[in-house]
Amino acid sequence: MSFAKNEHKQEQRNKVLISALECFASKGYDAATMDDIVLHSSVSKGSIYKLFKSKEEIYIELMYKYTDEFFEEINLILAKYTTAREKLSSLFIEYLNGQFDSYKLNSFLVHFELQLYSTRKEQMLKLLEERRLKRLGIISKVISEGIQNGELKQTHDADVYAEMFWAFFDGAIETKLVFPNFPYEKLVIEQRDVFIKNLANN
Amino acid sequence: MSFAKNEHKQEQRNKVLISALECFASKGYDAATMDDIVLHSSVSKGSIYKLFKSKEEIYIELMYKYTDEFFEEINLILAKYTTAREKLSSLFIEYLNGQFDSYKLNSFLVHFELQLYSTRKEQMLKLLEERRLKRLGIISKVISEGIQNGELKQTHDADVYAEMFWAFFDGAIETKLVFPNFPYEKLVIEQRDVFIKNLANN
Amino acid sequence: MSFAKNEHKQEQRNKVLISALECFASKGYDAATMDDIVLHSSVSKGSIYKLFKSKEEIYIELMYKYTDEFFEEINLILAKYTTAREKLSSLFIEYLNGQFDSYKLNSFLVHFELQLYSTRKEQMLKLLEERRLKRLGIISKVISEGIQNGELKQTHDADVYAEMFWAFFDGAIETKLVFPNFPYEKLVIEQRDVFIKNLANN
Amino acid sequence: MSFAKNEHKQEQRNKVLISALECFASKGYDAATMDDIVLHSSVSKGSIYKLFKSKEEIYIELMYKYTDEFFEEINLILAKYTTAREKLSSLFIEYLNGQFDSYKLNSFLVHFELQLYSTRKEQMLKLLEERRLKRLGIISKVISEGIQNGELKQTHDADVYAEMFWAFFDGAIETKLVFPNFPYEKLVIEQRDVFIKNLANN
DNA sequence: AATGAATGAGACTTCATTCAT
DNA sequence: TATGAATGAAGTCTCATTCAT
Repeated sequence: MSFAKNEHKQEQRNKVLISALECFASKGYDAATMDDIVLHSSVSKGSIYKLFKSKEEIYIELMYKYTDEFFEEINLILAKYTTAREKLSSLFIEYLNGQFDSYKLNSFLVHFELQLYSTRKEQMLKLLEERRLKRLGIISKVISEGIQNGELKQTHDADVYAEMFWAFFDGAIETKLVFPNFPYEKLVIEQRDVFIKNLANN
Repeated sequence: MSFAKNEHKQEQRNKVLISALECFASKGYDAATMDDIVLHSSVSKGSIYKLFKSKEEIYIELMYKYTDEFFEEINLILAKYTTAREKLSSLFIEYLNGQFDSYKLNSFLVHFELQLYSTRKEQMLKLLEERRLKRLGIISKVISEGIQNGELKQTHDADVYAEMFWAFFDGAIETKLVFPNFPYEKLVIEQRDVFIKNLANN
Repeated sequence: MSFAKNEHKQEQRNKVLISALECFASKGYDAATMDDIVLHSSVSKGSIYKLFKSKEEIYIELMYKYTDEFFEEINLILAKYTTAREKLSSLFIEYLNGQFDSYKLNSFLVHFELQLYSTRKEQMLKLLEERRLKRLGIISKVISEGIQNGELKQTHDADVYAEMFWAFFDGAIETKLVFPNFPYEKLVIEQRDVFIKNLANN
Repeated sequence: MSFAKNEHKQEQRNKVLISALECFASKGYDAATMDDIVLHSSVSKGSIYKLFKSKEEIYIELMYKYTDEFFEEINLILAKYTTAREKLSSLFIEYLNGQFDSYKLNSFLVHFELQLYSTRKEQMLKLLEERRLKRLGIISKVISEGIQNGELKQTHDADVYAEMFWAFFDGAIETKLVFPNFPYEKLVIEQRDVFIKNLANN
C-alpha cells in the first residue's frame, strides 16, 4: 500500500473513531448503531467494515486511542516540572482541573462504560489491566522519586498512594460526568492539598 | 388483593429482581435478555410482564432496591457508634472492607452501569441525584456533628469532605470490580487513616 | 341445572356480550383483549371462559344477538301498519331515522366489521347469508304484497327493489358510522321519497 | 439518490404493497403478519422496514394507492363523455359493472375494513374524510352541470343525490364482497335507471 | 475501492387460554 | 363454582454484518 493510501486510511479511521466516540457517548455503546456512526462520520458502512472488523473493534480502538492520549498528556505535564510536589500538583491542576471539553468528557464517559463492559471480555480486560498498571506506575514513580530525594515521607508506600491518587480521580470524574452539579473543581483543589500535605515531608 | 396474594407477588418480584441482577451483572443490561431472566428466575415471561412493565422498569426497581439496602446498611452501622471518628472508621471497616459477597458485587457493578446509563434518561437521573445528595448528607452530618462537638477540625468543610469520602469509594469500588488484583482492602485502611487524621483535632 | 342458576347464567352472558360489544366497538375485535372485557363486564376471566368457548364465540354470539334484535324491531314496526307504502315509509322513518343510541351504533359498527371478518370464516358466512336472505325476504314480501294488491307497480321486481332498499341502508349507515358529518337523516328522507315514488302506482 | 435506485425503490414498494393487499384481504389486517408479507412479496423483512416505517404505514399507503387509482379511473371515464346522463350512466356501467378482477375486489375489501379501522385513528379519519368529500364533489359536479344545462331537474339537490349515488355503491359493493350470490350487476342496472330517471328532465 | 441495499436472527412485548386454588 | 395467576407462542421491529454493483 502506498504512503498516501495508508495516510488516507488513517484519516478515515480517525473520522470513524471520533464519530463513534460521540455516538457511544450520547447513546451508549449498545444503543448506538452502525448507521448512527455512518451518518455522523460520513464514511460509508462498507468502508467502516473495511477499516474495522466489527462494532466492538471500534470500541476497543477507542480505548487504545484514549489510553494513548491519556499518557501523552500526563507525560507532557510531568516533563514540565522537576519536583515530585510540583508534578503531583500540576496533574491535579493542569490535567484534571475539570475544564474538560466535550471531547474529553465523552472520552471519559465512554471509557468508564467500556471498563465495566470489559468485565465480561477477558481479552479487553487484559489490555485495561496493563493500562491500569502503567498509569499507576507513573504516579508511583513520581512518589518514589520524591521519597528518595527526601521531598516526601519515607513512611508512605508509593504504590498505595498512587492507587489512592487514581481512585479519587476515577470516583470524582465519574460523579462529575453523571451529576453536573457535583463540585468537582473545589474537590480537586482540596484533595490536592490533603494528598500532598500527607505525603510531604512537611 | 388478599395479604397472602400480595406477599406472593412480592416474593415473585424479588425472585425476578435477584435474577435480573445476576443477568445484568454477568452480561450487561443490554446484552441480558428477558429470556435470560426467565430462565434464571423460573418465572414465566408473562408473569414477569405482569410484575414489571418493561425490562427498563426492572432496572429501575433494582436501583431502588440497591439504594434502600445501601442506606439501611449504612444507618445500621452508624447507629452502633457515637463519636464521629468511630462512625467514619466503622464505615470504612464494616461496610466497605471489601469482603463483598457476590450479591453485593453484582449490585455495585449493575449500579455503576446504571448510573452511566442514566446519563441519557433524565428521569432516572433525578432519582439518582436525590440518592446522591442523601448519601452525601449522611456523611456530611457525621462530620458536622464531629466538628460541633470539637472532635474534628473546625477549619474543614463538612460537605467537601463528605464528597471526598464518596469519591474515593466510588473510584476504589469500581476499580475493584473490574480488576480483581486491585489491593482494595489495603487502600481502604490507608484512606481511613489519612481521612480521619486529616479531619481529627490533633 | 335449576331455573335460578340458568337465569343467572343468562344474565352473566348478557353482561359479557354487552361489554364485549363496547370493547369491540371502541377498539376493534382484534385490539380488544379479554382483559378489557373482564374489566368492563366485571365478570372474571374464568367465568367468561365457562360461558363462552373463545373470544371468537363471543363475537359470533354478538352477531346472533344483533340479528335477533334487528328482526324484532323490524317486525314490530311492520306490524303497526297495513299498506305497503306505510310499512316501507315507517321503516325509513321509525327504524332508520338515524337517531341511534350508542348501543345501536356500536352494534352496527361491530356488525359491519364482523361481516368483513366473516369473509374468511366459511361457517360464519353461512349464518350471515341466511340472515341476509331473511332480511331481504321481509322487504321483498312487503313489496310483493303491495304489488299484488295494486298499491305498487307490477313492472317492478320485488327482490331487486328489496336489495336496493338494503344496499342503500348498508352504505348510508356505514358512512354515518365513519363520518359524523355525513347528512344521514336528510338522505334517508330523500331516499324514502324516491324509493316509494318509484314503486308506487302513480 | 440516483434515478435508477429511486426507481428500484418504487418497484420494491409496489411489490410490498401488492403483497400486503393480498395478505390483508385474505386474512385481515390484524391477522396478516409481516412474515406473511415477507413470504408473499419475497422482500426481506429488513427491506420492508426500510421501505415502510411500520405495518400500519403499509396499510395507510395502501389507502393512498387505492384512492389514487380510484380517482384516476373515475376521471378517465368521465372524460370520455359530455352529457351528465352519459357520465353517470357510464360510471354505473364502465366502472361499477362488477366485473372486478381480484385486485380490485381485494382493494375494495381492504378499503372497507380500513375505513372501519380508521374509526379509532383520528389522523386516518381525516384523510378518509377528504377523500370522501372529493368523491362526493365529482358526482355532485356532474349533477350540478346537468342541472345548469337543463339536462337534469332543477328541483333536486346535487349534493344529496351525489351522496345517494355513493351510498348505494358502498352498500352494494360491500354486500357483493361478502356474499358472492348477491345479484350485484342486476342491481346496478336497475339503480342506474331509477337514479337517472329520477334526476332527468324527462 | 467504495457503496448502501439486503438479510434474518433475535430482541422485547402481548394476550388468548388454561388450571390450580 | 369462581377466580385470576401463569403460560409461552407468536407478533412487530431492529440492527450488525455481508456482498453485489
